[in-house]
Amino acid sequence: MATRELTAKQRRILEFIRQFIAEHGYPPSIRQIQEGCGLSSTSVVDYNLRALEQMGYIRRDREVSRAIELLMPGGRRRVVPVPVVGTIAAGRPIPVPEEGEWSAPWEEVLELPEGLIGGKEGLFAVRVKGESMVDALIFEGDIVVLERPPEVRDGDLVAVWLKGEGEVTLKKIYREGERVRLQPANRAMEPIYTSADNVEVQGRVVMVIRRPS
Amino acid sequence: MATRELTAKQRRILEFIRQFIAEHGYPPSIRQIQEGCGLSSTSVVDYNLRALEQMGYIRRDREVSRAIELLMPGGRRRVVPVPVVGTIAAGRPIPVPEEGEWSAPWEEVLELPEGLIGGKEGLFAVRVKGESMVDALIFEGDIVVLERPPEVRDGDLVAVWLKGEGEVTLKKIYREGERVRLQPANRAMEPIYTSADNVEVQGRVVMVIRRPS
DNA sequence: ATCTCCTCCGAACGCTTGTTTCGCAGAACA
DNA sequence: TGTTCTGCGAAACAAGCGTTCGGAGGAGAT
Repeated sequence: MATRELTAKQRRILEFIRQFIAEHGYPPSIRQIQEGCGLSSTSVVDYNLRALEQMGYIRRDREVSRAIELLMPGGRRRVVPVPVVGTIAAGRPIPVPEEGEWSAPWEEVLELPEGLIGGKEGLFAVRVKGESMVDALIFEGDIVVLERPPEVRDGDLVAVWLKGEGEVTLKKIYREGERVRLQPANRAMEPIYTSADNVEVQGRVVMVIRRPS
Repeated sequence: MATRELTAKQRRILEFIRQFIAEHGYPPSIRQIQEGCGLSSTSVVDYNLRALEQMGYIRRDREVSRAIELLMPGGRRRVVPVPVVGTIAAGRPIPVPEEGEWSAPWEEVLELPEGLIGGKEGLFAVRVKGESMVDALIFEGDIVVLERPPEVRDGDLVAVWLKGEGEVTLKKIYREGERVRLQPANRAMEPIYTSADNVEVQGRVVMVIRRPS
């Protein structure tokens, strides 16, 4: 019985649960599944839910109402909220949010699957304004997801605030003794050299998201 | 009473609900909130939940157990499952999934917030293999999110399968009478002209996601 | 045919859960 | 001082809910 094909009834139940959660924000009760799928008894639902649980499609807590957790697409997944804290432009620093700061409930928030970002926490995102990041292959309108600098290693793509120039830019960073080499991701372009005190790493790039205009 | 500050107790309840959902996959009961927050009575929970509901932090369905839906970051959000169906390379077509096809439960799945993709459904994604998409400003390792061609308009960035050449590419499409102009997003590059029967539009690009190596 | 396993049905049991009621205490206010 | 409002506490109610049990029908094996 370990891993068998889903019956039509089981597929229907699964789809009903998925849709119910999407609509209500909480899982259905057994009797709601019964009615929603046109089944004749709650015991049929229970029977098939046990099968689904054993096959790994759902997770259930016994003796608890609505304790059904979908483990598949459309169900609940480990998703990390990523607040979009503002825009990034050449002429001003990134508005890095404070650690543990609660976003207001209506602030724009991305949610990204844990797997995509390696389970990192404390991420935030900015929209790119202007064409100042083209040398990092990042363009107007892109969304850049950053993490607070945990540890900056040579070769990391980071957002740096150049104090002297009053400018923020995305570059690969290499520390070379007293000075810092900022290398554009675009290999055709020349690196920038500056002193270590002049650079403030505001975040490490975790992801770039683009929507075509 | 309309919009006031959250009391410490309300903040605690909210945080408990958030954490409970993250842990269990379904909302807590009133009595679980009571115990989890060290409150003395269920009526206190009910009292504060009503306040939270009126302030717009949660949504409740009356007379239904565990019918609490978080409306803020960390809670449930409208998220669309996007299966990653394979890789896209120059030399072969994209494995476009059939409409309504259920992904296997262990297939890799992105989840993207509704707002980011305009509520589109039936999306799928592919990983980019090779450097064949550079003229669309898309690079090795990027993830391209596509929608099934609902209606292709001139200027759309689409994935096209060139039957004659046996090749897939990402270009902006313009129909010019009998022939089709495929324009690279990179303006410095030259367009391709071909006949309408030679192109098969496999998807429209909705989003590009990049993780720096 | 007999047995076993799978799937389903109907009903009942008992706990869980949201709701309600009544009451109390303190603060704000006139 | 009396009134009102807020926030809290204890208990009870009724409906919702997951579970369980006996049994039926069918398919396949022996």
